[in-house]
Amino acid sequence: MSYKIKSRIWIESEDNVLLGEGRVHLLKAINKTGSLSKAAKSLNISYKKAWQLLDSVNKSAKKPVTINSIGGKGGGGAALTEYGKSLVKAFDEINKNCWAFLDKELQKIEVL
Amino acid sequence: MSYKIKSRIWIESEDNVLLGEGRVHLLKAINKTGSLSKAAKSLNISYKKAWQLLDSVNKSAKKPVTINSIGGKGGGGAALTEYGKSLVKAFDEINKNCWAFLDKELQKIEVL
DNA sequence: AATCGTTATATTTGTATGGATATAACGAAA
DNA sequence: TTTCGTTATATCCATACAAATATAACGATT
Repeated sequence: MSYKIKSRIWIESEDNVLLGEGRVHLLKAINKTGSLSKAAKSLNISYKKAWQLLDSVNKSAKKPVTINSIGGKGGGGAALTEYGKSLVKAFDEINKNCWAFLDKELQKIEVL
Repeated sequence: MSYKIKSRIWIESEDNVLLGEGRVHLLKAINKTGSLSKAAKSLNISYKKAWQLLDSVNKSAKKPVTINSIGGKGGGGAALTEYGKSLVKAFDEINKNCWAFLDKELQKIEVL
């Protein structure tokens, strides 16, 4: 067991990235904090980067992933839609299954 | 208008990368050209980068992956060992299998 | 010994990605 | 109508990574 196999997976729609690990982390943080700026802080990334990620997610998704509101009580906020929640869940499942699959495949290297 | 799932996989040994897609491309080019400098040119990467990649491969592998010779006829060269060839083959297999696996898993997203 | 194209390595230069900063727009509530 | 914290957006800046450049070491062949 000396080698480790690692992976990054992501989902694209016509050259835009819909989901990747960073975007999924962000969506989870939005779900937890209720705002994009708080999510960015909790992940130690800049608001700009967080906004760009979220923007690309919503632009490439078939249905809205978050509902963002400006102004009003608390200044506004961001929340996952049901679709967004199910995307996150599906991505996590795929990722976990991929890790398990690759761990098995790694034997082909260990055996050499 | 459907989604595409993409991946990058790599193999590490205690924090050094043994193999990844770039390193495998390089090893294949070395096998084809017989030299590291020619391989770098054929891949449009700098010699420095190619050398660094190959160095890290040989440093983290259990057995030599290439034999590099300096001076002599033609100035020297680089060639894959049998172990190197089998590593490349195994990595390609794992990668191909991973793609097929992920294509199936993508259904979990498409269906949402 | 002179030549050659390579491996090996250090140093300088360029660039592109993200970070920091600033500011406008917004709307519910007091 | 003022306040508040947020979303949204532009501009500037720094730093890390890659590219370009330069050069030494090497050894079979001639």
